[in-house]
Amino acid sequence: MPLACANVRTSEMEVRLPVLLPYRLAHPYDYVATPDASLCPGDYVRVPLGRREAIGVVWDEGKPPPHNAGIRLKAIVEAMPAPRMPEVLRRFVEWVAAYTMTPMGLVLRMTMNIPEALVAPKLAEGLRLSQESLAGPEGLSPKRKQLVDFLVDSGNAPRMKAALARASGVTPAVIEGARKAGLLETVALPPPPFVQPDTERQAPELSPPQQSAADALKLAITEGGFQPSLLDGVTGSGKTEVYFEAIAHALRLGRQVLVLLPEIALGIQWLMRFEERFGTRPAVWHSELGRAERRRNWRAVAEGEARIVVGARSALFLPFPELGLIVVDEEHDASYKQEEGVIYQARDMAIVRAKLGEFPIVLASATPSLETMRNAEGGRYAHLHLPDRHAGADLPTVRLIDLRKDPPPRGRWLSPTLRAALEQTLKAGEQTMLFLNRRGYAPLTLCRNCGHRFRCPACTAWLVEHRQAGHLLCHHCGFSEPEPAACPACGAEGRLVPCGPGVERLAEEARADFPEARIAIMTSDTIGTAGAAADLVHRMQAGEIDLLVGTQVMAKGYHFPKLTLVGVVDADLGLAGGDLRAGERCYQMLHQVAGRAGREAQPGTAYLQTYLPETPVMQALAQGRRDAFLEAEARSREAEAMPPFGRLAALIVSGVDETAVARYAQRLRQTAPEEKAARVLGPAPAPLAMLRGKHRVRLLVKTGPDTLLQKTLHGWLEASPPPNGVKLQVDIDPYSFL
DNA sequence: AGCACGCCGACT
DNA sequence: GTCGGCGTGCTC
Repeated sequence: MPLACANVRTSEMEVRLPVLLPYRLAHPYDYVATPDASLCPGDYVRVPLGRREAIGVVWDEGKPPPHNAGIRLKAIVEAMPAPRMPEVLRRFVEWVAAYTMTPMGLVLRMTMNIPEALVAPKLAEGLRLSQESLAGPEGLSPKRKQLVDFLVDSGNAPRMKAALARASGVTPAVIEGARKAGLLETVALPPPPFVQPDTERQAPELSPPQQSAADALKLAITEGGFQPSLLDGVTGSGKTEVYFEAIAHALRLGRQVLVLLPEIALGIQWLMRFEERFGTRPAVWHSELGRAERRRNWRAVAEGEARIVVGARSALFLPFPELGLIVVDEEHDASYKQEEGVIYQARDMAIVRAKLGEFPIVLASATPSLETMRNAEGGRYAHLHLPDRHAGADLPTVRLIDLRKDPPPRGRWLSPTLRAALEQTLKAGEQTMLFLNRRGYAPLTLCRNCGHRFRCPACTAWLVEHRQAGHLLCHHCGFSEPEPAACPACGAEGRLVPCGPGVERLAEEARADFPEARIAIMTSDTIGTAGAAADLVHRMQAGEIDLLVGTQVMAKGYHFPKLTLVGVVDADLGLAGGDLRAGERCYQMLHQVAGRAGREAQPGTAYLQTYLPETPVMQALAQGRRDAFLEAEARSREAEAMPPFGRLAALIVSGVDETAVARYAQRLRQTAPEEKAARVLGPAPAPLAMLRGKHRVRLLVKTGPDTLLQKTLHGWLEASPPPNGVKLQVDIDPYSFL
């Protein structure tokens, strides 16, 4: 039951309370509270909505009921038995809604989309001996006797039926029979408590730079208050150990801690490291979590039982009552940008969350984003360097292979140099990784007879041949059709040819060249389940794989001691397309991939196959000059007043009717406010001009760094709403320009 | 999110 | 002539 609070007079008068509901609503709705209900801001309440009921949150303090009875207000039905939503989280919801220009209710939904968590948790049923049978009943069947003896010996602790069956060695049917016969009674079983992390367990030996970074973070935590830090160190420099010490310190001081990771796929190894340090696993939070665990973890966070949570970006919206530290690992990672529904940058919002909560935040990366780097250099973030690679391992040597001078044979993808290096590595009994960011066998299939190309019926995209699965697949909408034998356009048989490489085709080439080598493919297709991913990682670590061919999923945080050679088949892939951050992302990705090589005693080498060896990105990678590259990037962005030197918003207009979409986009362009600091670019067809059957057009709004971008947009878009059948999406600080 | 209202195809 | 498809709109 919620406690009474001062803001609401609970006797005499009725009060009007604003309640925010988790739907597409910009503002809370007003309800009246029954006089004896003591409701406070943050309470979850059930309210009537239309002709049904909904659960929302009391958003602010009560006001007197309206005198001008314009609308008759409905009454709050009841308060939900859940801890109230912390004030900071409510302010955070408002902030995110205003910043991303999303209706507040939709942001609220991200914090409470597990309705089961709001009702009283249903307790599991445990079974134990009933009072009368404790005395030791006579004349039991052998199986029942076995069961009774077991329970007596184990102190009659209640257990769930299946667990009791396993432990006592009788079948569930025997237990059921004993229960019906009155030998057993049912009791509510409280959920097993979270094992709390042991902060004093096995603190590692830190190198002097690690120690001073850890000390700086601990000091910030002790002092409290908003203090962002960039933990900047190459792969293998021991960033994780450093922030683990910060976490331990925050936990000791009784604060809750949140660690954000880009994708939970990298969780297996991370969780094991955490367990080694703290003796238990943290609560996890990500989109694939099952219902039960979701409910349990949400509640454990809300009740303060879960002290540490590791999660994907959505964990930022959990109702922590005592959050006192956030760590954003791999802060540069583009997957922090949520691109659907509520569009937000989790790393940026984490900064806001820390600011509102007045506590420190740690951004960790080997390749910090330009934005973060600039904040660190400008003194807004503390900049903590970890210069040395840990445990004596050297950074891999990065070599560029100029594909113009050293091309692979026709129809093949490995240049002679890379092929020779691969051969040598195999001979030495060491492991190799070939990186190609293209799933499937070939990205395009065409008919040699008539020139027909297989394209997705709903998107502007080719269908990708997946030979192992035997179908053609659209990577954007999931459309798939069986691999055809004949050309659907001209009917010619056996004239279909794959164009370009995918990982499957690359593996095929390697198999042909090195039939003895043990080769595995690692993509989101082959590690669909956590078990499959763990299995592949395990086989790689056990040395059961000589060559791993894969996409970017393989670049994430794995540690393979015997890996000494990394080959990047198409280093230029990320540079195509006019994306603002293409160069930066390409650098980050390739740096991370190259960093997989030689993490222990043996030195590693990374080969990058490129047609553009003279570009700043490739030169920076070859020479290991990260900061010079970022500096050059910063200068070019500054020249164009692009972020972080200016602000950007994308307006995406989409709809089935192409002309209606184009017409509305034109209208937006024409009604654009004439502000000196704001410029509107476009409309241009979005790079995926058609996606899932909808046409898409994009406008870019560019303003100076100090303008109120949202305010400008708000007035403008309010005055020009989209017509029926056309959708307008606003993306503040767009990443993908797709 | 639900659950209305509201305009165009196959049924008694 | 009705039943019903789900597209847009409203819920204090």
